[in-house]
Amino acid sequence: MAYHHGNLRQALVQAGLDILAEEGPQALTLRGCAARVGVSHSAPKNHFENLERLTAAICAEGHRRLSARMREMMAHAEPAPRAQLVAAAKGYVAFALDHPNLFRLTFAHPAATEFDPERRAAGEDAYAILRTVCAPLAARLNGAPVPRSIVETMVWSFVHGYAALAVTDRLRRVEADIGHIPRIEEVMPDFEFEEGVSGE
Amino acid sequence: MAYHHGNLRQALVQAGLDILAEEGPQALTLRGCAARVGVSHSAPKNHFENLERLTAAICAEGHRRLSARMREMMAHAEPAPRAQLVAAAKGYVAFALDHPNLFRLTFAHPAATEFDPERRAAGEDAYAILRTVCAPLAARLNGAPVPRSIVETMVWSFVHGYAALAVTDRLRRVEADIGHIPRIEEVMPDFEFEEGVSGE
DNA sequence: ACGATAAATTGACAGTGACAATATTCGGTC
DNA sequence: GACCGAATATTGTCACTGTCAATTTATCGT
Repeated sequence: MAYHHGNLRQALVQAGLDILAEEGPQALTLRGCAARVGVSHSAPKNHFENLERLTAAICAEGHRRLSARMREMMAHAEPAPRAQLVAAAKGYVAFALDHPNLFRLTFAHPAATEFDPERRAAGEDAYAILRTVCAPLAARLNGAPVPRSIVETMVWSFVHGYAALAVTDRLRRVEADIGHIPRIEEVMPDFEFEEGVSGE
Repeated sequence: MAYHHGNLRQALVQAGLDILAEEGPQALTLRGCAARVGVSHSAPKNHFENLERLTAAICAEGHRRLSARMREMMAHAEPAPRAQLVAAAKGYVAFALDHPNLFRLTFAHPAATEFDPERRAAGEDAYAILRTVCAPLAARLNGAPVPRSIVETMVWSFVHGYAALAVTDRLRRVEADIGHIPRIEEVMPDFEFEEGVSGE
């Protein structure tokens, strides 16, 4: 292996993702990532100012993978508006359950978009998906017309809340009651689509 | 001050709450709590096996204060079912926004009820509030009858999701769009009450 | 070939969690 | 009131971590 790693930056991010998945967030350390890649404890310094920056890069990668998962689910679903909305929600939740530590880390801290263009871009991309699947929804709430962003917030709140509760093991009570952890479709309200066709 | 503190355990929890609020989660250390109380760096050992246990106690206290805030809001609201549901939701969100670090910490990690009776009790108590305010809701979803716990999950997901997004600064896009961060009542779906009276 | 620069290493230091050994205080018993 | 065990707090130590400074090695343009 060369003295110059070649792409140490990306390797460190991947090491961080692996450590996060295998050993948990408390094991996510600069030295641990460096050791896993096989470089000295101070090598990361050239690519990440500090641990917070490396963490931010890992969060950005997490966000990108979340978007990818949502798009993947949508691609395999029917094109009807309701099916696309449900598919996006299922992708969101599937990502969270498949990568619980990464999901929690990604949403643990404020987005901090200002000084982190990478994370900002990842967030914007994910929100674009939300906007797309919410577009066919009626821009109404409780009968009154509202801006689209209000409807988007309603949907995101619900989906994110479900994922956050599921991934922190807080749906056990329901599981005890009905025999299984409810899928998101089972608890999703009947969001109102335009033209009343509900995408069917 | 006596050699024996008297109630070091509670004092350490309070110190942790203060540090969390003033300096953030990264400053929440065993030694930091001990120093703030004015005892040696190893004194906490007699009351908390390790940092994780102290953190758990702080989370339990956070959960209790969350419940208290919800009850307080409900007490100042009208007794109609819808008003009570909205009041509970507003209490949940108000707590999150008033104590962002504590709220994030409380819901950051799995509930871990089994080996922590204190946290378990706090969680049960908070869920009892949710159950109470959800009781007047119709046990139906999209027309079909469902168990109460499904309805409770739907409501909790929404409220928790809104709070989690708001507290991690993720509602800025909506703010840019409509001029202010939407209150939870503005984005809350019209949950269906029994008898169609909507509590009015 | 060579020098500037980027990339990685070594060494050091303070802060932290955890543990062991020790000291101090408290509560009950004679 | 003296005494002893248990509870509580202290001191000292160790490995690990983030961060910084100084140094070494490799790369690239000229």
